[in-house]
Amino acid sequence: MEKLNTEIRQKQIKKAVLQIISTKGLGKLSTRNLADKVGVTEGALFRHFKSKRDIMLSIIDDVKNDLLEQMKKIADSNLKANVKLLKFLCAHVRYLIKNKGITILLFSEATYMDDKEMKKRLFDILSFQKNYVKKIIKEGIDDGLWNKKINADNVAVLYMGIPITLNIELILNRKEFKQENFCRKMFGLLERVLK
Amino acid sequence: MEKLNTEIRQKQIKKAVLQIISTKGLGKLSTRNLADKVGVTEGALFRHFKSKRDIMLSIIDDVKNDLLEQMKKIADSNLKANVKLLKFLCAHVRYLIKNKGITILLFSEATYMDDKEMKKRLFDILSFQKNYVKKIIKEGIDDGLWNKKINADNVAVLYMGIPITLNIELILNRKEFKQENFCRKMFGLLERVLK
DNA sequence: TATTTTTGTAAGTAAGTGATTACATAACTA
DNA sequence: TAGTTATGTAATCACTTACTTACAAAAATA
Repeated sequence: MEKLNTEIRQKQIKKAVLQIISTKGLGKLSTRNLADKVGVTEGALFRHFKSKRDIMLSIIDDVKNDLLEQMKKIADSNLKANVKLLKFLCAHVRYLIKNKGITILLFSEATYMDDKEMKKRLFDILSFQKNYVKKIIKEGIDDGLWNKKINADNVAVLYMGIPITLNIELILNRKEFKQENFCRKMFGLLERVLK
Repeated sequence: MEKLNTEIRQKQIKKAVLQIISTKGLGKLSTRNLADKVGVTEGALFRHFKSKRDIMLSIIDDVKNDLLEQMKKIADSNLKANVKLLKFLCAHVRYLIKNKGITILLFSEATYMDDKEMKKRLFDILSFQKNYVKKIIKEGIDDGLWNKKINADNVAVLYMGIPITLNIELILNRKEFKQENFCRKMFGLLERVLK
């Protein structure tokens, strides 16, 4: 029996979690199945995480770090606001497709468990995203690119609907989703709102 | 022990399901808790539904009948397309708030169980909604109310983001959601897209 | 009113849950 | 190389799950 350090095992465990929930569903994510997937016994799992809930919280933190870091870079870049918003949306969409709607699966878990802390962390992620969008829109308005009368907050709400709807579609109807130019099309509509 | 007919019991059971999942979360929706809530034993539950899954499927059908019927009436009415779309969106939003995000909770259940049939029925509900919106938008275009060049399908996708985002917010952050004029604000943005 | 049908209960079932225990051994350190 | 620590296992914990069974009694029907 090979022995690996906690850091490596934690990564393996979290990877296995994502594999299970995206292939067999959250309902099959038992510590039993998870241990089998990793190739260890259940006891080993609890050597590296203090609880199953802790594993899930750690995954939420990973999403926060990965996705929000990408977004921050784009939002803080020196591009023009319209280019920035398009790039932002496309990066957002790409992440969701690549990760098979992971955020919404985490949402389902939080809802299922009625876990306040998990819900709070997920809400935080959404809030961060929305604020980045708001910032970009305000920049565009200040630069005279977009209409001064539009309310950045409301448009940010409208924006958020795009990735969230995509998420839902990816889960409910994984196969039929046609992604060609999805982000460009949606960006086109957002621009009509902003102009 | 009072004995009620299946029809009445089924309604009681489904009502109890909604109470449990909107107060204690899906994870607490066991047949044990459900029977307690209804005030019968577990055995009685299985007299009126053949399985727990059957109860959930029946609730999905109720949502389909209730919500989609309201929507059909509005979509088929003789109002002008802009009035119609506003009314449609506000009715949609009102239903979700009143039912505390029931649709997304059903989504979580379907995801959790990885239940194909449940997913399909939920996707159907979304598709119906989207098609009603598409129909209204096309009417508005034909009447010269809105721009001929806009793609009704894409706008319908954008529309769907509004109730879905609302749903998510209702679950993640029930208290802080401020609903005053929410549907009017969002309608204002949709009109900018359409004009 | 006598009989059948429907609706209820109490007590189970087998299977699964997250987590813990006592113990073993690989890997690191002095 | 000897001793310590980190990482593993196998077995089991107490508890929950959806669902079933054998039986009782209320309600509907004749």
